[in-house]
Amino acid sequence: MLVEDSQAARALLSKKYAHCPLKKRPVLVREERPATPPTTPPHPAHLATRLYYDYHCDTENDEPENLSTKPEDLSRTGNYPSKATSPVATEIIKAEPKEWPQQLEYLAACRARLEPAPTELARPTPQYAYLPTLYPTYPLEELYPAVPALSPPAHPQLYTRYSPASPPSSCSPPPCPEDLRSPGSVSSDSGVSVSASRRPRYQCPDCAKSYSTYSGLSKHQQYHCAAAEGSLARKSFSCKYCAKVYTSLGALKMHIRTHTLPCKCHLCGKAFSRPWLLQGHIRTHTGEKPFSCHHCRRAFADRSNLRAHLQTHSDVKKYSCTGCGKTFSRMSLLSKHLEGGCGAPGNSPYEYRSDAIPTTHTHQQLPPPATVHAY
DNA sequence: CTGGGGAAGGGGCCC
DNA sequence: GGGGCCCCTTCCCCA
Repeated sequence: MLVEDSQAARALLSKKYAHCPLKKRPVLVREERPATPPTTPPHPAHLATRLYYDYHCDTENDEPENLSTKPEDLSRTGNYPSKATSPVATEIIKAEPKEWPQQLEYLAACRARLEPAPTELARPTPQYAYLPTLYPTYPLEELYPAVPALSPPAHPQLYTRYSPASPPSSCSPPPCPEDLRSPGSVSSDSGVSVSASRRPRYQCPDCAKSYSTYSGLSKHQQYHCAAAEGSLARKSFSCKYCAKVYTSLGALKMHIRTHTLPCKCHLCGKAFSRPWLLQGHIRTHTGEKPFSCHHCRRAFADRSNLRAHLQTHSDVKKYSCTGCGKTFSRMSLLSKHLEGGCGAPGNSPYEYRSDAIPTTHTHQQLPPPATVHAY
């Protein structure tokens, strides 16, 4: 359960985050402090390793602890992780008095015991150069089946305008080595895997939307189908924290996680609704960056961020202004461009350039409806 | 001001 | 049904 800490904090949030969507606002919860904070902060490598193996979703205690977006300055707050549940973490903590070089060696030994030898070590980024690079990175050939040239597209004239009324099936670019999807997840234009597209489809009787799996249909009916939600025949489950209503208990349980945030980071206390969100967050502490750009060798912790970065290597960006023809790597940049007053006429609906270096080939990745969002 | 990186949230799909 | 993973999107921050 969320526990709002103080009126002052609420006032701060309402002021500083008033413009911010709900999902981006920090959640105010009661802070847990260890009884006796350590006199010296643990070495970052310690914390990284401890977290890497010791994080878990706290299903026993729903209350998240903290809520800052940035890693907390532990030396200031003294709010260090108070428990270490894995043997390795315990050993590491015991090893604290060692000299740092010895500790790093010790960390390496611990990790080597726990995980198979990585095929390739990720390159540490400068700010985390002190961390042992013991995590495996994704083989380049897996991310980039064939190293592409960055030459301009063969058919730059093949622009496709996206309109909400006609979903841009033609927008899907041809297969490209820049595709960052994992092997086996090849998708057709419809966003359904190629192999799956040959299988029978499962159609929602309420809204006629079809899915490749029964599981997909089931979840659609649980979470998203407005038609189903409108059905009086269905039992409804309402959230006790907000006004949302779901058609199944499972859906409600999933939703409630967004309130209870059971997955807590043991370093900074930030809480998340899903374990993989926590995993991604922990990378911000460990410096793990398994996704590297094969153009500049820059590494990223998040695949999507690498995908966005790849756009910067492209001469022809994905989003273009219909008025002046300037292209942008991100929709937000195009939006700013339009807001800034591109004088050219007809610049309201922007174009999606199918000739730009693609990121994925699914229609979901295409830009939103023609009306550009105003932030 | 612009462009880019970091971080995070939600939906869809597969196992 | 739940977990895990992937993808897309959005926002903040900084050079």
